[in-house]
Amino acid sequence: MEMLNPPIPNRAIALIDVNNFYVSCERVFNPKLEGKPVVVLSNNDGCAVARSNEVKALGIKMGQPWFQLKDLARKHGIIAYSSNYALYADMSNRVMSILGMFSPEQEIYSIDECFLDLSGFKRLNHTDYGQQIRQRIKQWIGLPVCVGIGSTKTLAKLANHLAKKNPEFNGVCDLNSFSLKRQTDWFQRIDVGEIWGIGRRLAPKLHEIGIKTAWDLKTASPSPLRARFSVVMEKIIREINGTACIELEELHPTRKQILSSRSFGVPVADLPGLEESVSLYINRAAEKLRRQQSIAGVVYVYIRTSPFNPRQRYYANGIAVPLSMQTDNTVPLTKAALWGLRRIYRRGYQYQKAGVILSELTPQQYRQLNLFESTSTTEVDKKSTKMMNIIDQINARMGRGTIRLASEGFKQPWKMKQGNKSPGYTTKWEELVCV
DNA sequence: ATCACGGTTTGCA
DNA sequence: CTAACGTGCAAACCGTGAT
Repeated sequence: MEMLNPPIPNRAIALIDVNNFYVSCERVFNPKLEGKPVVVLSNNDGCAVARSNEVKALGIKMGQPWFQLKDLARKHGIIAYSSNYALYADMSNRVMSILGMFSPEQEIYSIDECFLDLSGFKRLNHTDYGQQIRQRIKQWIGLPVCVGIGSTKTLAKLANHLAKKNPEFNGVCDLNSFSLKRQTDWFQRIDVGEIWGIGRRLAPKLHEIGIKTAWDLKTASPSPLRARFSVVMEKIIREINGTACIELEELHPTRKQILSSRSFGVPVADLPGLEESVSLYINRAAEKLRRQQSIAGVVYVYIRTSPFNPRQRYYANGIAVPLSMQTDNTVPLTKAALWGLRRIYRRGYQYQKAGVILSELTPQQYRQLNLFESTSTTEVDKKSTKMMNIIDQINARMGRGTIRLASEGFKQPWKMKQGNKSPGYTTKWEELVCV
């Protein structure tokens, strides 16, 4: 039977992704790390979240706890960094603003990935264009990126995976330019778990029913799989067949809930310590809340001991504290969170983590008026929003925490571990050392 | 039975 | 020296009480 080539797709979506982002950022400022095995650890120096190729080759998995790797690390001279989010965020901003020059439509998907819509550039060779992107990011920022192109976001992701894993693509893979035969050959070699949205739980389940490769999923019929799994699965199948189900989101979608949580560097047993940390997390969450111009109606606060330590009693609890009036002001949000915290706190436990969630979020302009509220109260409220915005601006310019509530404490002994953090090369003068 | 709800679990990146 | 395991989001799920 004759193999027909697919119809020329009318869309071209590119997914640009920085290789081993955090590790690559460290290497920009410390070129001696080039060619050496390097990992960057998660908050609290907990798990490996970014690995150089040398580290991946040693079989170290994403998210593996660092303490389990100490021996291996010593043996192979692995260099481990604490995560330096100020540096990575700044590098990310630089990369994204350059990438934005390559298309009028950009979705910043994560700290190191973005989609560009190239559909308008019909007369351009997209593979060449991808190479230009790579070259410019390398030259202007010093970071290595790969480019994947396809007719949907899921295909662009898959193309990016191919570009990353197979040197013959030289960092750019455009699935739109593939013949059906070539695409089939590649898809049959890709494990179904590599597809965007198929994670470590779904992949084995699909394997069980005989769907092992990207090709198997592409040619599977959507409706029974939707029944067996979910509507998300059906969308994935349609997407890898070239039907767009996931649109490019240029505006950051406003969140329905905002969470801020952190593990402690050392266990915390006393209430004041927990109060300080909860206070800080509320501050972070409230900053995010105001950035997306929302107000919150419920503050959820939770604490827990370590779930990994079998030698001590486990305790975890949380409470939802409704606010009488929705707000974005740190002061009442903190009050509510601390009130909740005192309700769930039990003495005699070694707490390992605390967190807050802001929910019942609505846009600032739809602020719900209380039945018993006078207009003057809303004026007061508007002023408080204004004041919080000014505080945000000062903190943005002078550094986080320049103005904050005293309830956050000053010594913060529970602060997370960061044993080996690199300097804030691009954001903090005082951390730069001239040699 | 069915629905709305809230809290909990699952899953992904 | 020892002990040590991230975060943020949405969707699915599930039990409950009201209708």
